[in-house]
Amino acid sequence: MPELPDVEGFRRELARRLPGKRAHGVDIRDAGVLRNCSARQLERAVRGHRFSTPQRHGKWLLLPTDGPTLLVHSGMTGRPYYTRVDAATARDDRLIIRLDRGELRYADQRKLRGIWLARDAAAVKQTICPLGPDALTLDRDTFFELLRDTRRRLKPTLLDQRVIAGLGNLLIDEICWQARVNPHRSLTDLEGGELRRLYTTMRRVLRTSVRHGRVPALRNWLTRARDQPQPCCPRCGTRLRRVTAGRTTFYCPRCQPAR
DNA sequence: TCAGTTGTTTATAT
DNA sequence: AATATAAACAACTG
Repeated sequence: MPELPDVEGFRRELARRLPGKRAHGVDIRDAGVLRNCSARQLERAVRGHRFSTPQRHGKWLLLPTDGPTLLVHSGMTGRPYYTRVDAATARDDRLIIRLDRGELRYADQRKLRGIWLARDAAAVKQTICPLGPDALTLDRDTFFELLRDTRRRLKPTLLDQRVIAGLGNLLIDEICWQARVNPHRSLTDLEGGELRRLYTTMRRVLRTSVRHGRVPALRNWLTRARDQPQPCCPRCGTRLRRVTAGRTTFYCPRCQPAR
């Protein structure tokens, strides 16, 4: 499920335990999660190095050491976590890095993305390169600048990590719904007020979601409604529209009219 | 058996 | 050139 709030939750959790820990060994249980190196290369590169504070950009999690940096992209099902050595392993635990105290693990059911090894800052940049500014620290002027001058539709643009990094399917549907803007609108047709509303709504939705470590299914949120058998708008009760083109989009035809 | 899944990339079409 | 669409990646659920 990971979007920005989930990844920020992973980062927060690891930040409590990982800094200062030294990697002693690597246990690759499924090399399919390694995207740019072999198991042997990872082991050789990482062993003996001490982790520092985890960073995040968009949906990327950066795990720097005093040597190389591990780059984690969770795809739809990945989850990096810290645990005690004696904790039971699950089938989807693909990688275990043994530390001088505890273990860093990466669990992933579907393995759509995975883990990259970056030997220096340049390699980090190269791997996560064409990424827009992080959604959490994006200021309003930049937001306007990024979304001006394009005829693209709102949702695919917000979904594009090269424009803004961190927003995913759930977040974007939630933001568009709370801001009462139809996700299929072309950006050229949006008025200044609508764009301002999208920005302030994005800030609010992100702040709340980051606090929860996920996009929460709160009582008055679209995210709760979309999981129900007969999804209705929490604001006006209208039956929600469900569009499947690529990712599934939910919106309220009454609160978010097409033009 | 088949459709569906919260991410991203690539190829193809308009 | 810019934009849109579909498929592919992998694995599991209902």
